[in-house]
Amino acid sequence: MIKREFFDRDTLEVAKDLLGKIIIRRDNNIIYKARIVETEAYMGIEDRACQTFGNRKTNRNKIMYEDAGTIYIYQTYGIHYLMNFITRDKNHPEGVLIRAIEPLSEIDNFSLNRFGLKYENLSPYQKKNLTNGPGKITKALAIDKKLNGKNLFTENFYIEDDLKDFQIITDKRIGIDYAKEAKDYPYRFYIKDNPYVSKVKKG
DNA sequence: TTCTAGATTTCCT
DNA sequence: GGAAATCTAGAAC
Repeated sequence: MIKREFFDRDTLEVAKDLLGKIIIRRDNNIIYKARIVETEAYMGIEDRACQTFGNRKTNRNKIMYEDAGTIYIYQTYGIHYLMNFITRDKNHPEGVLIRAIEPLSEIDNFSLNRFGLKYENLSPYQKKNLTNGPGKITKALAIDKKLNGKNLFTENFYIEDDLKDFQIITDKRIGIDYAKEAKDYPYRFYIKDNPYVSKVKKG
């Protein structure tokens, strides 16, 4: 199990170091294991794309002001849940958005949550889009706001070390065109050539 | 393979 | 009221 100290570091470092690691989640007697293949860093009070820009604190984002290793779940566009891991201390409301995962345990559990079908019955389009986006992974892992504010140090939800032998691609974040100067910050990281990454840089 | 509209909670950035 | 750290179905090409 990865310890709290791992998350109490520079948020960009945590975002990069989370790549390749494994999420272990237990829910309803199902064990999910999935490799983190894409992340984004949200750099707190100085990052216009971050919910805590300018030290804003609301009922929704208050979890970002918790300790390193807290799980922050929030809903966007009224329907999709997004999962973040909080980094650093209470004075630094920063975190890492998990954007894409690669299923490692029984893949039917993921596809049933997503589409209500076994993996073998998915269309090619559905297989390609199983867990390659932040709203999709929460659906696939059956994650909702019940996990908001929990931490990453229980038997039911924790992170394990794993692969390190891969190349990291750095790119701009996705879906934050409103964020003026912050929209082009190179705060997105993903594993090169992994098929589960949501959006690959051209060239 | 690309586009569009629509889903609908939380906060006004 | 309007937009958001998004995704889907259905249409068009």
